[in-house]
Amino acid sequence: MVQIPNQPVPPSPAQRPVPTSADVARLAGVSRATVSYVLNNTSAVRISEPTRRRVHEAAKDLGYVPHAAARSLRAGHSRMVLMPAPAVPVGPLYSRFFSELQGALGRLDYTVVQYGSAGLHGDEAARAWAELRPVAVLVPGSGLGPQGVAVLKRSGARAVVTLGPERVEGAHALLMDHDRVGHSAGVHLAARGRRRVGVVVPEEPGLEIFSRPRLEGVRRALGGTGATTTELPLAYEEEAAARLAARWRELGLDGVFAYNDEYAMLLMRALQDAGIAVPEETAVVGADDLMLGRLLRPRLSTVHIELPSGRDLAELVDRAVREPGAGPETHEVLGARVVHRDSS
Amino acid sequence: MVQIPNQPVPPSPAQRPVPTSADVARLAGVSRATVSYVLNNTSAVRISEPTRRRVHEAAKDLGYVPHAAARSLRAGHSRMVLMPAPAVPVGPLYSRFFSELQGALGRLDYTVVQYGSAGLHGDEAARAWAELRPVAVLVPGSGLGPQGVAVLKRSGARAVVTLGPERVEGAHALLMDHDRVGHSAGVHLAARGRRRVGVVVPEEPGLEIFSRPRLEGVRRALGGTGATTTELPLAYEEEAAARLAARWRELGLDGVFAYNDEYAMLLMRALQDAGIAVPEETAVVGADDLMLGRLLRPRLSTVHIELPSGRDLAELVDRAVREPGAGPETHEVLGARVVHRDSS
DNA sequence: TTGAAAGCGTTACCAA
DNA sequence: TTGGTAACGCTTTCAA
Repeated sequence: MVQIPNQPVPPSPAQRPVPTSADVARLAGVSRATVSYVLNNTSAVRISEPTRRRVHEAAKDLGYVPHAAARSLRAGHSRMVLMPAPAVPVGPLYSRFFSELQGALGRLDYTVVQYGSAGLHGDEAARAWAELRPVAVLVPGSGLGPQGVAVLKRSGARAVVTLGPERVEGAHALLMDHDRVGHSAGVHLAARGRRRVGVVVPEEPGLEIFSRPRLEGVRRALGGTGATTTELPLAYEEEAAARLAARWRELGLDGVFAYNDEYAMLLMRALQDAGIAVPEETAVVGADDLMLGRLLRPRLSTVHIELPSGRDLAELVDRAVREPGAGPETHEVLGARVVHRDSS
Repeated sequence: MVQIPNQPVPPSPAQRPVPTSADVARLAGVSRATVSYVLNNTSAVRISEPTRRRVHEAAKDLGYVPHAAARSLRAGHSRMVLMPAPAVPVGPLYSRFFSELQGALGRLDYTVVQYGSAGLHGDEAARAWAELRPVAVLVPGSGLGPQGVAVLKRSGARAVVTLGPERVEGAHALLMDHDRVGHSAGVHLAARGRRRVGVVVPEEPGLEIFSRPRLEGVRRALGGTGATTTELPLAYEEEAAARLAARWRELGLDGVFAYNDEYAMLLMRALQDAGIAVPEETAVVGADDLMLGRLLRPRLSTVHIELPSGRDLAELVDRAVREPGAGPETHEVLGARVVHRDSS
């Protein structure tokens, strides 16, 4: 970092203590209760207009901001919905889903907070989340066990929702079974007459949650057909792809499900550079239906993935919070369908 | 969403109240103070081993989890570092930077929280953040004014750091001037002999913070050279790119800075489909140095962007928190250099 | 080694 | 219409 000469230190704000509602009350010449009434527009109590004005003015003068912790301590509950911040960079698909969710929850007057649980794992992380006493917890991926769910519920969470491959006892589940993604691709490749199918499995850590089920899905699709499935570990690097392409003929594959569109692009480029014709010699199928697939030549066939709408999930959360008695819901939310273009 | 039949409602957990340290004390047959000592490993006080065991056991039996709000209320401070959650989907570059930052802050024992300020703007958002009494606030982009900084500081934030195009009075600044990105591209294109340069400006909302300075950077680079700069609004859609490519010859451009690698890919594909030779007829330069640029043919020239290391920023935050008296630091942190490949 | 009590900032109940 | 007071869960000082 390049240091730029600093401004002169401004006349120190005297490290003056943070103003509280008591300070506002004192300045306005009223009680703390009155301050609370005025600032929260409590309808059960009528406060005279001059008093209101004095309170508001005092609050503004002092730069008073209420203390959320104190408030929720007193109230006994908060409207915080907590999600762990994703550790691995996450694609545009998930980003969009998440910001939709965040908007929808915001409209329902919840506050969404992503908690950076760097290094914490599983039920250990659950404890850290529980300390914040969120009203609901949304957990993508696997890693949260029934223990963790229990901890969260016992500490007041009225809804725990997992977004992942399997149900967890006690939690609502949005099942996102990536097996389906691989399965669609497998069915498609088989229908296109491919008999020896490779499946790219990224070597980057953190992607196993997706890549394993996708691989299994292909296997399942090809199970009865007599076609073979070959696992292809691949790092997201040009050289790795080139090495894989170099031994392609020896592998004898006539089709490949490349995990997603980005790996597909990487592999397809390497194959073409190695003189393998796509789709004639080898069909390539990606997943995620990103824009880039449409820009490749040949245009990339891909598995379009349908995530649940953020609004639906927000409503599930809201429902669960209002009626914590109801049993946990389970929804299958991952839609997968092949978009057939020119690479297969 | 497809509803799956729910399990039978489990014997309701009786909506039993959340266990407090008082409950633990009662069960262990000690006072609340002792519980606190044991669970926090307070070194100033020696507690007998049998007592410790009883307390730990009671805590585990009850599933006791301390209440973060109560704790920080009592302590008068927290170790929460707050960032607004990005509203627009953010690329892999920023994702990596952020998760590095999060890890580094975690190692310094801070808790990183991304706050979903859906809909809130500027100083209004600052108030919402201030309610959480974070010890530090990191704000990417513009939008936070001196007012907002003041609100945050008065409510106890010991460090406010902006990551954006300009300094804000009272806050530490990590200046990320995207003008530099455009400038590098402009200098490069001029050096390659291009005289009529187009600059793609995405139509997607939320990207102006980056696209405007990048455009200005190109203008600045080309200012003295007699070369022209043409603004090219472009939506991230194939049709929009095709329309732009269709009138390319009429625009008479011999070079284009395409905002970033993804827009560059979009535009380059459209140009090639329209029979415009890249780089012979028109040079194309992207930005971000993503993998995909290396996979295109011709390989995409791009502006490699260097973000500060998450560790450096974490240390800045830590320093600022420990010594809030020191004046705000300003650092230029955005490095930009052209990676020349085959498209220019 | 342990316990009693005060206090952090809020809000809600009950009196005045 | 307003104010006093208690309570939320926790930590820490002081006393025993």
